Amino acid sequence: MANSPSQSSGSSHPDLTDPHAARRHKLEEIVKRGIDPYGQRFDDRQLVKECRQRGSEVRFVTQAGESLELPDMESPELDYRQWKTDHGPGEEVGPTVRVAGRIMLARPTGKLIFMNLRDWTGDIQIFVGKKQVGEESFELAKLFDLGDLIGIEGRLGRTNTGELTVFAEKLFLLSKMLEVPPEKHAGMTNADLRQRMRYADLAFNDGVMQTFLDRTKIVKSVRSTLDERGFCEVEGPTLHTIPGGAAARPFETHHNALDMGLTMRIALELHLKRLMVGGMERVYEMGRVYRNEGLSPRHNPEFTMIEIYQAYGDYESMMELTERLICEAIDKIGGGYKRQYNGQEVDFTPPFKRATYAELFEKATGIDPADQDAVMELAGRLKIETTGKHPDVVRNEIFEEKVEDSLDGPIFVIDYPASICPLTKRKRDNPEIAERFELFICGMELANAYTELNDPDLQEELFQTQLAGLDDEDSMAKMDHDFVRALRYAMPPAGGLGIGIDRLVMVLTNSKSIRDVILFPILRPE
RNA sequence: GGAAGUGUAGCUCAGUUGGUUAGAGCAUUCGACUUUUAAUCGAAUGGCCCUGGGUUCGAGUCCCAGCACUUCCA
Repeated sequence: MANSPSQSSGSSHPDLTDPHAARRHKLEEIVKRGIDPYGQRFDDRQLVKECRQRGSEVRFVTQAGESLELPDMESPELDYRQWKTDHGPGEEVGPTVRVAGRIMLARPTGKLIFMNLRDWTGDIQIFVGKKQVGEESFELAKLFDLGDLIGIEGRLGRTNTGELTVFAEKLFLLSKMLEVPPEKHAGMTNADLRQRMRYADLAFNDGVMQTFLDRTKIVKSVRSTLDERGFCEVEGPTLHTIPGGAAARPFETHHNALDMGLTMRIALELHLKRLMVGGMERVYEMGRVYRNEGLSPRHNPEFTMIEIYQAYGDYESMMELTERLICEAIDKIGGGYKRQYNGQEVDFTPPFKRATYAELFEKATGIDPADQDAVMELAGRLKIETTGKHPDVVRNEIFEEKVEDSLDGPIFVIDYPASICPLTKRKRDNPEIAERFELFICGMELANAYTELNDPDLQEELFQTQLAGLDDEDSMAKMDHDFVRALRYAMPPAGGLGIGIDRLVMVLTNSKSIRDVILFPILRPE
């Protein structure tokens, strides 16, 4: 990759057709002129977005001194050139602005240069005319390359085609780019390169910045929705002595001074529940968790989860909250409740659909999920390994295979078989059914919620059976005695909710891969 | 872990049945141009065809192994 020849700057015969060498050469030329190619602070600047808003201040001043309002530039019938001949002679006069950003495109036509300048709020055209900026500045402008960061002071106006443009009066080089930008239409398409060089991806590929700005808005929105409802954000430990709260393989690490093994957290749950015992009645944490497992378009080893606990609530309360969290986030990023994801329409208009695990199972397979013989027989036909497995586990594998992928959603799958939900309270009228829901969108599990189990003795028992059922590979799972002791101090009945933030961002920004919504996903070393 | 695909200029991609000196667009350099907008026109420069082995008179192309990435599956 970009192994610039980095011709030692003094090299007497640089090959100027080599793009890297050409940039180095221009850098030297700039330095020779006594200009710092890495610039200085640039005060009083306006964002491109602000300049666009001030575009309405541009007026057409005739030679007679008459100040006319410009015609509607959006109008398709408008021939601005003609309009000017009809109303002229005269010229556009607008406010003076200072903008700074990256040169994305340049169209030199002899003694003038058009450039497209981009800051993180948008693009705006710059006009640099030799006569207008003077010989010296124009020579400097010719030393600018695509990708350079520059500052421009000039008046807002319109070109003959009506395009809002900053007519440069002063030019500032703020930082010279020594690497070569990607191809200007296709951009950088190699997924590996895009992630490895996220800076270039953000700077040059359309839509990338917007996705990550939307991510920030979604995260902020989730926090404010919860804060408004009296939830309290906390920060639990990321280094755990006992990995718990989920079934996943942890990353292991070591504390030198204590000479003690530690694992990175795989979930937030157990510490948040301890806080509920302590009296934090509405508590949440949004943060990174780490799972030492395979990669896929939906899995990165570190990802962002939010877990939310509400004392004296149950999974019904969490369903309503889930809808609020998602809908308010959509309100913040805009685009409406009917959205596109992977080419299909997803309608987030609340309330979301709800269906029980059993009815979805029966609809997809034609088999009563309670009929164990039929379930095992179907598993055989689907070539699902059944030996040594509990029928409920087998049934769940069928569910995952036959039902989950087809859940376009958003849909709450509710009331799971109790046997696959050890940390969940059972329904009062049916101990076989656990009060749990999962939210599915486009076949992807986005949220998971329970009416939390708060019976310490039952919790301990379930821990034991869970541990007994694990094979050697997973035997690093350990009984969390302190957690059970905490429950003995009495945890209120509560609803608990977990949402995969990365997946939520994927769905709301129409991103196919989790790696498109994580700034720096894990990569092999270069 | 399994299957399929991809790897060629700084970037995006062609490259026929194995056949002479590996092509295009963008970018870069030089020339023309003061209202362009993927600016245009003319010219030039730019290659470890992922790596290693093999088949062949001859390999970017076929075979084997490896590496990396992508997609699907587990």
